[in-house]
Amino acid sequence: MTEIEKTLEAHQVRPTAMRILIYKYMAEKEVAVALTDIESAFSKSDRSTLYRTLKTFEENGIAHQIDDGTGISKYALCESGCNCELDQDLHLHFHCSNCDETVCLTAHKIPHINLPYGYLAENANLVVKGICEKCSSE
Amino acid sequence: MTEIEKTLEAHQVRPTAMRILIYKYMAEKEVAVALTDIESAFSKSDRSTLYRTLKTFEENGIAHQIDDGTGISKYALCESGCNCELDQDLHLHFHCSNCDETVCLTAHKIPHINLPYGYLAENANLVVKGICEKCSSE
DNA sequence: AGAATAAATGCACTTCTGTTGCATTAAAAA
DNA sequence: TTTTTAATGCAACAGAAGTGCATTTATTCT
Ligand SMILES: [Mn+2]
Ligand SMILES: [Mn+2]
Ligand SMILES: [Zn+2]
Ligand SMILES: [Zn+2]
Repeated sequence: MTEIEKTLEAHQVRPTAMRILIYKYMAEKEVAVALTDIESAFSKSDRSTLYRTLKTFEENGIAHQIDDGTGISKYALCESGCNCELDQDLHLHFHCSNCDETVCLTAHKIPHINLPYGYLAENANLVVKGICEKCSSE
Repeated sequence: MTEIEKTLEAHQVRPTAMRILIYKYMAEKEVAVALTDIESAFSKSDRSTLYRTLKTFEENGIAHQIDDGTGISKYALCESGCNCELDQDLHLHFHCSNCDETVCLTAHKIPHINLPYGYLAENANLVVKGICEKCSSE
């Protein structure tokens, strides 16, 4: 049993062929992926299957959804030990306006925000837009 | 000439009847509005007109678009003297998971974020989700 | 004012993303 | 092996965003 299979099973997700492939695909990419990316990469498979795979990953804490402001949902694998569901791994995301790629900056947590009286924070999303490392060094 | 007409003209936007009505509508609401909200409020007018009005407001610095993570674009009037276009009025937004309303917290600016070497920040979006003042006091 | 010009509006239609119902296939349990 | 459950594929639908073009309304020019 491979590492990936173990990871999936550890999150109560059956390690089907497709799921293993998608997990591998996401692990190899260093950027967040959209459904359309996966669609192009696995054109033989149906969009709904790929869609549901991402949702399954998300619901079981294998990946987290990223709203980078482009209007297109992206997904990235969670780091081992991350607790997205519990809103505890609130790292920020960076979206490059040049290459349109989005990355997790897992080392950069969202700072605590003081809210006006009466407001109760449960979650937060911080997206910084600009030029990514790759694009700025060209 | 009313205050609203003056404001519109100051931003090089012709004060048509529809635009004045929409501006008034947005000014009276204390929360960000979606296109669908305006559609319901002005059912006699066409969606594309309302859509283009919001875009015009946005392009001319009268209103700013808000991505609150719901997947539906919201808009709010800019405060006088705000410079959204220049990415200088980076206040945060609060989205209530109970009443689904989004508000500008214009007094709460987005804190400066240190990025890894090579990353160049141009803009930022911070949305805090939770329970709003109105909902928490019920 | 009246003609010419430009802008705003209304209508219809398209695209894109996300989402779901249901039949079929594959896997797991009994 | 039979029964049961889960995953996949197919075919739609929904909602939001966006656009081309004709028509109406407003502005400019003579
Ligand atoms: Mn992330
Ligand atoms: Mn705002
Ligand atoms: Zn880039
Ligand atoms: Zn609320």
